[in-house]
Amino acid sequence: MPSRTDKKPTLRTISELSGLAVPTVSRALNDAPDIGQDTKARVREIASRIGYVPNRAGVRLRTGKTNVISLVLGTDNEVTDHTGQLVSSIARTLRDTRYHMIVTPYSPEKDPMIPVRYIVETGSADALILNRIEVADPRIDYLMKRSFPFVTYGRSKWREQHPYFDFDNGSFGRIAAVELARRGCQHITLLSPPIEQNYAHDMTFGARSALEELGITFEILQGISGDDPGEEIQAYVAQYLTEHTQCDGLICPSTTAAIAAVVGAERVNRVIGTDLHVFGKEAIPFLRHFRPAIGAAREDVRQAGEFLAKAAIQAIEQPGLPPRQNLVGAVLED
Amino acid sequence: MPSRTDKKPTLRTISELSGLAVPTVSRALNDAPDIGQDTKARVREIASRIGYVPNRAGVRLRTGKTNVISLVLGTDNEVTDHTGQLVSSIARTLRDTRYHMIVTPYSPEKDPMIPVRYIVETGSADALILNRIEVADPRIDYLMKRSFPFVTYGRSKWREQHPYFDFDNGSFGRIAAVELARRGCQHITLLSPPIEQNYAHDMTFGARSALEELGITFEILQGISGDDPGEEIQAYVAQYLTEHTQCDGLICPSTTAAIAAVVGAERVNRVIGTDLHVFGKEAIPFLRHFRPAIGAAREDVRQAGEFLAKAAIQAIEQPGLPPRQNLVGAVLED
DNA sequence: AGGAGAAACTATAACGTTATAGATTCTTCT
DNA sequence: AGAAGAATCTATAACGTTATAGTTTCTCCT
Repeated sequence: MPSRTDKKPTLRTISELSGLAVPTVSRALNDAPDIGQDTKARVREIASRIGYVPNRAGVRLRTGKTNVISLVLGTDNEVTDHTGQLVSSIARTLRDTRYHMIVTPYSPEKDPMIPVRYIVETGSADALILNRIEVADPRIDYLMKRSFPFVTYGRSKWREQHPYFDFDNGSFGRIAAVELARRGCQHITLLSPPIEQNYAHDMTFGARSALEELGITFEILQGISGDDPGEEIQAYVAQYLTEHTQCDGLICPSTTAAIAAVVGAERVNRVIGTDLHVFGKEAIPFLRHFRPAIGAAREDVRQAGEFLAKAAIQAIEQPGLPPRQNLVGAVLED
Repeated sequence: MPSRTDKKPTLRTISELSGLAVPTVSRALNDAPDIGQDTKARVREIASRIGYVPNRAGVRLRTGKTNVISLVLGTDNEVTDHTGQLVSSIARTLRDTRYHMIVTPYSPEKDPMIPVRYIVETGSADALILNRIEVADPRIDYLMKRSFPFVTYGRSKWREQHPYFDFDNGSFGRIAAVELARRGCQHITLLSPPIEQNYAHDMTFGARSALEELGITFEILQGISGDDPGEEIQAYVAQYLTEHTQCDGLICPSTTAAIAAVVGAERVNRVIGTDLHVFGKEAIPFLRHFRPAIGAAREDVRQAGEFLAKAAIQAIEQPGLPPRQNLVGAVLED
């Protein structure tokens, strides 16, 4: 329990306790060059003794620094598999920093610019973490033009110029294709991520080029994406497989999509691992429990969250440095 | 683009534009009784025309109100199934309010009081949303004693006195027991949630009392809980089933636990739906895709998030009202 | 006419922090 | 000895908001 007054200690408390002026205390705690070493030590001792913590509102009002990093989250139909892991790994990485994480939601079918503009214009965060990146994502363009710090989970066409973390969906596509080919598939189909999003192209390119080399037929499902509701994917895949009996391999961009696809395939009596081979992506090792024959590569979302948080801090505190980037290759499970 | 100065508009901007004093503008926007109707209208018109948004730091510094609600999230080994849904539904509910959501993580194996004390002592939120509630949760005791607004996802022994949302795990236990009995089980075992948490007792009680009525053997797995890592559950269940060949029904408190249990059971050659019946809980309808024979009840996490957010706001803005509470019964799927 | 009281505004100060300019003391150099 | 300069501190003001205590103007009553 605090000794002095029962109020929260402020710079003023330390000022009275030490006999120094308030600005001196402030500068001492911020390690300013014009404060004596012994003074700094004394002030710091008092501060930690009485449990002084800077008032965020005071700092924010005076400096404009919010000490907040905002995770901008699309929340339409179903939240993607890994949202929970992403949120918690970012929050955990920020725990021992001065930064708080706020979650700013938006409906992607409305205007994705709204939350971004809101945060920039009201100055309610020091940096943004963006998800579901499009090739020419207008949010990135907007933020770069204003040099507002941000990091993306996924790359854009301006990938050289901004910090990002990305899972290498090109290598995922390649690995999936090669693995399905190894299992004897001759007609491989891709359930693509939403084509607006950048990683759809990486994945498509990876799979296509690998299969061209191998001389295997490659097709992409039209009018459906891995982010669509499970029921729609089930119905679509069931229909597709009855019309395309030669299709013997299916690449899926997420766990939920792979499950839905398998359910659809089994509805039209395809046997996974025999009639039809399926390859998916997952954040936790699960698909082979679901159906042992499913192949999969792992995307480490916790690593992503940790990197994104650190990159955001760097973007805020060292805007001069080259953007921090990380592209993690896909690895076949087992 | 703003017309006046390129700076962000403040009360001062409106003051200059209208010729009124800054406090008058403030009071007009806050609908104070001593401001004329026409003045209020004029001020509001100017405010919306120039896109005035109150500066959060200014309000927070002056009033102490943060306009922040903090979700306190345990982030140990694996994040539970529904974290993503919970986060996004809370954030979405808060989107059209003045409140921001910040995520405060902690390691449950360390001291769960740390984040709570931090937020209360530094005043960095107006209300808390707590998860993983214990029967005599010290966080609840602490917050009630200080009359700091909060809501819990789960009940405590002080359930009468604080707002909560809870899935009725008693009815879940009962429904699971009855359903497994209907399928012919004679020896039913429960993989319990962590016994520290309140809902473990509800679930246990529900299952136990239903099975006593039916005269069916009931047992609880010792030394393991549904929150333990999947591999441990797998190993434990496999071992248990070899030692307890008579066990023919298994109740699991979550999706991941049910999956792990099934994997463990199949490892020792139990056939789900024949040798062993399994009942689980899930946030999205999935388990019966995994193994069609699994029975399940649904827990609607989006509903929880929405309620928790609204209850938090009420706890802040109308502390006099009786605590907002919601207990949602379990419903058998299909 | 004088005063009470209501209505509608303004002046001042304060929340906690830090940037800026200025003050004081002490060295050091010529 | 006197000046220049370094080292270390203080005074003031400002960020945007709102609570509190005025002030002014007008109406109404006797």
